Amino acid sequence: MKTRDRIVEGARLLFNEQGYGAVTTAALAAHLGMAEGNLWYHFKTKRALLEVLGERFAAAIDQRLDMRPDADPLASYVELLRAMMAEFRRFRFLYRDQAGYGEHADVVGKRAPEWLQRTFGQLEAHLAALVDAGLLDWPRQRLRDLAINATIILRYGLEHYRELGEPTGEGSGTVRRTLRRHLTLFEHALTGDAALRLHSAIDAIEDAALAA
Amino acid sequence: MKTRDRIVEGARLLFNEQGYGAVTTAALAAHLGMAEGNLWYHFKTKRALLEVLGERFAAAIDQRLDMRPDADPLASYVELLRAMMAEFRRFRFLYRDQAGYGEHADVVGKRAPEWLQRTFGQLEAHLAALVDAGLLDWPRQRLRDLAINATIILRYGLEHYRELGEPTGEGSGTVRRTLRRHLTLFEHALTGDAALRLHSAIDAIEDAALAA
DNA sequence: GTCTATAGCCCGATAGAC
DNA sequence: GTCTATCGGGCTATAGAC
Repeated sequence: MKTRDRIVEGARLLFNEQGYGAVTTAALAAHLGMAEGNLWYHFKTKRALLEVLGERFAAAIDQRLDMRPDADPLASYVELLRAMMAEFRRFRFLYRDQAGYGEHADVVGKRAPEWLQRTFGQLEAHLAALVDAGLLDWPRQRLRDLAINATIILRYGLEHYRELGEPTGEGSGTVRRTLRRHLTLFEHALTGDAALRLHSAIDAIEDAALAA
Repeated sequence: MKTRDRIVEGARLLFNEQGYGAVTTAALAAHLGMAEGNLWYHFKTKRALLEVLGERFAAAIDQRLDMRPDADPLASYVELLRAMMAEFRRFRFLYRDQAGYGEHADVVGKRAPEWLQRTFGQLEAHLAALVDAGLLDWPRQRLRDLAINATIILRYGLEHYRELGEPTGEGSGTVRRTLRRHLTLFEHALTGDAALRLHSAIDAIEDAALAA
């Protein structure tokens, strides 16, 4: 792997673990086994590094936002859930430390409102597909509130378990527990068969697919 | 007001606005119209200031956790909601910046798991009181998941609207919108009368009661 | 491309006059 | 109790040898 990519990936891991502000360039260089000056050959400022990560984040989100419900709306909904949770974990610090960038906020902050709104719309479309398929009984005009609540539950799932003092790394099961619990939002309105299929599909998500 | 209290209160406001890490002692002193050195007469370290705020936070939470459902479970539930949202707003930075204290994390971090667990229990008790009163139709063994989801929706309500780029200050209506939307979690299982009463009780919460 | 060395800055914290 | 002045340290960033 090119040095530049090693730096970006190493920074992402360290930022996710310790927070953007808490990771000094010295610590990052030490973690990568290179001199601090070398960092500045590849990225002139710490902010430039953050911006590259922000671009990769944007690319991942745009790709995820393209996921539409297909012929099997239940399977495609589960696939969307998997992609969202992987995205939350992969770019965790960008979600979590948004308030802490200080003046750097615009990297993510400017586009976040649009991303969130489109995420609501995406979840709403997938839930609407379940309604259309006769698997979910939910009034159309209340779907948006359901989608927003689901987004919040999923989006803050990892941080919730962190606050509870539980490990949130790979294999900790927190993602799967978040996904299971989010079903409580609308399980009562699912057909019995759909509820069963959703539960087992969520349980079948591979740990590897949720890795950081 | 005593200088010491002025410092604590001014720090709370600035931390809430800009984040703990982003507020320098120089900025705090300037905000309070006093010299930086005077700050250190009252609090020898920035951390000591944080710890005092942490104690006030703990006191507020303990008081809120004592609120139990009474003869009118619906009114006491709304009262609990009001207290929780006021608490979230008043000590917002302590909730929001938890990941960013660095080594200071234990001020809140150590007790947060217990507080959260007790909050789940408290919400569950209030919801159970609604079930007992025949106002809510919800299976007893699923109440905990409902309480957890509600806690997450309420707890992260302000941050959610901040990410959406909306103002979250007093009078912005974000708290009330969060409270209204959280009803979506269980509104379908409320009696029509209970749903109506909850909606109007939430709408009747005074802005002043939600102030920072 | 990678290293060493160091400049420059801002921060939390201290000392001591008043 | 409040001020002015200043220190030491850690951080980002730069310069220049290899």
